[in-house]
Amino acid sequence: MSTLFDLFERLTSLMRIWHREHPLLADLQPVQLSALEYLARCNHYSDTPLAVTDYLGLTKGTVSQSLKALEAKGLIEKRQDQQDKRSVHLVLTPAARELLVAVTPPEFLANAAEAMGADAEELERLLAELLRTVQRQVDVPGFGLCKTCRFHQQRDGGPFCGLTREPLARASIELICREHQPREHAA
Amino acid sequence: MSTLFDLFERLTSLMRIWHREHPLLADLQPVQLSALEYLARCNHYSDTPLAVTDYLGLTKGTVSQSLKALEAKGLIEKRQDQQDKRSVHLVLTPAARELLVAVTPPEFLANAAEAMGADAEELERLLAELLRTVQRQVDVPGFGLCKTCRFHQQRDGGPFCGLTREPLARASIELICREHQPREHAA
DNA sequence: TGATTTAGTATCGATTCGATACCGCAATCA
DNA sequence: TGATTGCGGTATCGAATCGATACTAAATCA
Repeated sequence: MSTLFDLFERLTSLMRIWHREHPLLADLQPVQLSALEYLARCNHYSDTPLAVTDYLGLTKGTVSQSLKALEAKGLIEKRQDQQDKRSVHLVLTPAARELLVAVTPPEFLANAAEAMGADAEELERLLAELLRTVQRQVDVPGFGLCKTCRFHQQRDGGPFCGLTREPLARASIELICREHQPREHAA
Repeated sequence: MSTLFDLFERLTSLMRIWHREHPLLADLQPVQLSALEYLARCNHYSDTPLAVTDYLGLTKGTVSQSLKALEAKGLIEKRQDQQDKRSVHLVLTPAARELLVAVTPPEFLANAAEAMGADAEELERLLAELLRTVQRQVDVPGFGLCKTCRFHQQRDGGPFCGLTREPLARASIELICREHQPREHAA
């Protein structure tokens, strides 16, 4: 049964058409938008070129080029890590955040989800479960939400990461983490 | 709520990783595989360079290049249309069909769907409904299955296309048609 | 200290992709 | 019939992606 795969293929084409026709995305490559989208939703452990590389499934050389292009367009800035001076943190500029707000999620998707009502929520739930299932079976980088992680804890009345042994900002538990590992008995 | 979009983004990355790591796909670009996948599932009205162009959402020049590459690799052949001598029909070689059988659907997807059981079927149903909803709202090329088309009819005990006024091979009603238009009261 | 690993960059060649121009055939109309 | 227009497809150019390789610099480890 190859239908699920075919549906994704078709959806990918629709995304490509949407991207091409969107006036605000004219001078932005699809991969560049994906990188921005990721950076807008990842935590402070996961905003480095290497994390983007693992997330997008490309090589670090390729990603380095795309990030350079984004920097030239004034959409991201690079900040050297103070602990590890080899490392770089990528931060979105206000222009990038405005762009993302204006552009995502794609209107055609939002409208269709609206029209589907409760079915859209069910679709979202099942799709998330598909991703979790894949991640449990295959060795792919985790990249899940902090609050759903095995290492996510409560300590002193606030969120705490059991891996890095650090307290976390309350807002950051909704963000994507590259170190994410699912709990054993996931729902 | 941008979650649905985010899920598709993540899934796209997983597809890219899968493609990169698959030994049989080493010398095949993602777009080239998409074109093969489409050509394997489209009917005889829809196997031309222009149809591939519309399906993938690219320009005809770009697609012409990719098709040239596929031809050079011995995966497709071009046959001039007898009625309209400007037009070309693309046919997969046996090598291409073997490749598709070996490669699609991706193992990681099939395994995850297997593990999800009935939920996978529900996901498939909802995803198909999402696509139908999008196509009803936005002006995108149809590309649906022949048998679900407004013009699909029965005549003299066999399938018949009400648009081209031609009888159809029984097997072809399961194929993708570029002229597809959904019925008014779709399920 | 010296060797190895890691984060990131630079460069090269192959490919994609869009834009433009072009060719050949088809269709329309005078 | 003949000319114009339009369509399917290709060729070519330049910008960008992408992978592979080589490289720098910082961290880690023996």
